[in-house]
Amino acid sequence: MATIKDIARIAGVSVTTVSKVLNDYPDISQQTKKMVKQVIARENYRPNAIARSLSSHKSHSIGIFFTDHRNSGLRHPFFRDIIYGIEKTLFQERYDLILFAHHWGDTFSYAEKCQSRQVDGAVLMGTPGNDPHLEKLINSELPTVFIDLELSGKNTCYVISDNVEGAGQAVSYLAELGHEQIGMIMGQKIVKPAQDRLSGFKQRIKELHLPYQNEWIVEADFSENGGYQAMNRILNLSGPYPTAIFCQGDQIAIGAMKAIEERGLAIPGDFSIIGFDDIEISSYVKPALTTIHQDKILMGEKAAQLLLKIINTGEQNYPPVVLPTKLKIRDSCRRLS
Amino acid sequence: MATIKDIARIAGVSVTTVSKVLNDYPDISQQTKKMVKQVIARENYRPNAIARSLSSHKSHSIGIFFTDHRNSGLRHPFFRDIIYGIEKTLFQERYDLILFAHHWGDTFSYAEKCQSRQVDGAVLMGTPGNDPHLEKLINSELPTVFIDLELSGKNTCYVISDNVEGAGQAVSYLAELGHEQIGMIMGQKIVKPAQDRLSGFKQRIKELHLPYQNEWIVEADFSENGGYQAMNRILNLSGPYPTAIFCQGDQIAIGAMKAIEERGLAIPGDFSIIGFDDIEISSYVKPALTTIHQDKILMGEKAAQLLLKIINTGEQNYPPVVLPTKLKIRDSCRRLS
DNA sequence: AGCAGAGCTTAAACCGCTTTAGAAAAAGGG
DNA sequence: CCCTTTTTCTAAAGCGGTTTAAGCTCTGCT
Repeated sequence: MATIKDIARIAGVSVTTVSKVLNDYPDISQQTKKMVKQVIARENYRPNAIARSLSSHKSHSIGIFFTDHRNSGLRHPFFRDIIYGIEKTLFQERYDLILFAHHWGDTFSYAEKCQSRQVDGAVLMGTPGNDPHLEKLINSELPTVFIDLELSGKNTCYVISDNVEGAGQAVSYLAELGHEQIGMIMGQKIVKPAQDRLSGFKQRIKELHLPYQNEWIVEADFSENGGYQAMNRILNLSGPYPTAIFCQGDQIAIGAMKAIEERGLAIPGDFSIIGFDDIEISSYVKPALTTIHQDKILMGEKAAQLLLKIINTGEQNYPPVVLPTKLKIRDSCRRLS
Repeated sequence: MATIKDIARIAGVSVTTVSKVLNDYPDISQQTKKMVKQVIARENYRPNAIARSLSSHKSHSIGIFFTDHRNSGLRHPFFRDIIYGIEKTLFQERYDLILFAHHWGDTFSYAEKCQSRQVDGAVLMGTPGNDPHLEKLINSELPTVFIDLELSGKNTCYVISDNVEGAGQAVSYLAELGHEQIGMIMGQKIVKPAQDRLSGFKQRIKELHLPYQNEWIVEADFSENGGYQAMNRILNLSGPYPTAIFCQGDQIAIGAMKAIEERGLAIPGDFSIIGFDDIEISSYVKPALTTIHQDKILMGEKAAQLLLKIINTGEQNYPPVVLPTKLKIRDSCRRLS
């Protein structure tokens, strides 16, 4: 592999000159630039990115951390769309992505890993807000974008869906269909989106003067099994059933649907189910799941764009990006006559 | 951030000694090692990975390329499981993953990108066999593992599912159920798995002395839409229909099912459908899709293990890893009475 | 005592590039 | 034609590690 020295020698100029040609410095004549570029092309020379990073403290790469509670990482139906969006945007700018090996309880902090690989910025998702490593990262100068985590610091920003409004949309839709008794299955309360969807739900219920019953709200986690268990708890209730259930995630909804079917009950005949997220399988299940759509790819794109902006402008404060959600009507909710 | 110099100064030894402690050289006394390690811990020092790579020509990172024809990259239901398997295995060994920005027609070759970032090895998937950049990679010394691409070279190996046998399993199962007229919808003929599934199909048909009809085999691509179109072509056939269709991919199968339903026909009543891959949605569609299961996570794990072996042993020839497939019976095939 | 060899430590070169400070060459001004 | 500016180019010092070759200090042996 040719090095910058070889090019310099062949072109008959100094190493500095070649470097300046590579980085498009203004103090090299057009003539020299052209000549050196020809040599570079002829020799098929590629500058060594590692050496470049070492001296420039830039790597043209972005670090990605996706800590998932259930350790499903990349397989998470939600994350993969986000990463796709990030990848798409960053690849256009020729950034490479570094997927960091990160386990819960790791001794290396996010910041240290980023520093070590000299990444220009980082995206974190699925990170629980109580992660002790988070503080170090926020206090570092490293441009960082969080997804689904409302954390701000210097050179730091976040993108999130409008979970409050999304939950409201679900309630409003169900109310329009004539439902008054609406239950909810929640995700883990620790994570911000779960809290927001809860408050959006409560708020809209109140606004519409719908009855509110505490036992119709059950906590689960964001998984199929969680939804299944939770729905069974609702079905075991003695009092009157809610006629509709708002599930804080599609996986929850799918689990709930399974529980309902197992009891020989029908969807949407006996229960109307509405989910949140709009993951891929939601449109394949029968009945197809009505849900609140989050534009996950867009979230990834926005995160990447935001990160690039922070990296390139070095401004201090960026407003967080809050993306609208959208009701996606399919077949799992019925009009109450 | 502390550097190795700082540590050396504080510990009162030379930079060399610190470096040797870090890399566990045998010619440092236990006493010195212990002392230096204490300083390292106290100062919370982390060696700079970039500087390390530059001088050692190793980066403790693996490059990943996933070129997808349809540009869906990470979102591809197949790839994400594979990457998950890779990630899982490599993270245990503390390797970081570099997702390379790679577009079709890119001027940078795979080999150049790897060299540039000094990765210790690479995994390629979804790469078409006719990619002009492939040759350079094979001829380079870089340890590489291909997935679904039977390419061998120095320091190179591949992992693939037993597609021939898998297709055979599908045919045998349908035959057992009493089907004699079996059609097939293919993926793109260029890709190796499609060819293998075709030959496995033909072979088993012959072995079982089943009738073989050319027009029951239609080519599509590995997508839902491809399957949909192809199935419609079959449905438009004048002659007698096949009673069962082997789809070379689950996405194809799902598209085919859609076409069948649109005609008011039933699955498995009018057509038995069997897929290949066993992607996530296959168990959620109605009727749930019977399919040939590929262990995608295992493929990823095997690929990673293989790569680590190549990197660590430097042997020359490794036998390719061929993983068995497994029939996964669900509800889309019926017994012919 | 003299010397070889083992054990431990270090100086210095190097990896391939960026960047600063300054030199040389060209251009302009009087 | 000499002096100042401007333009263009370069030497050399990093960046933060690894590695080679050599040096120093002990032992142990004759």
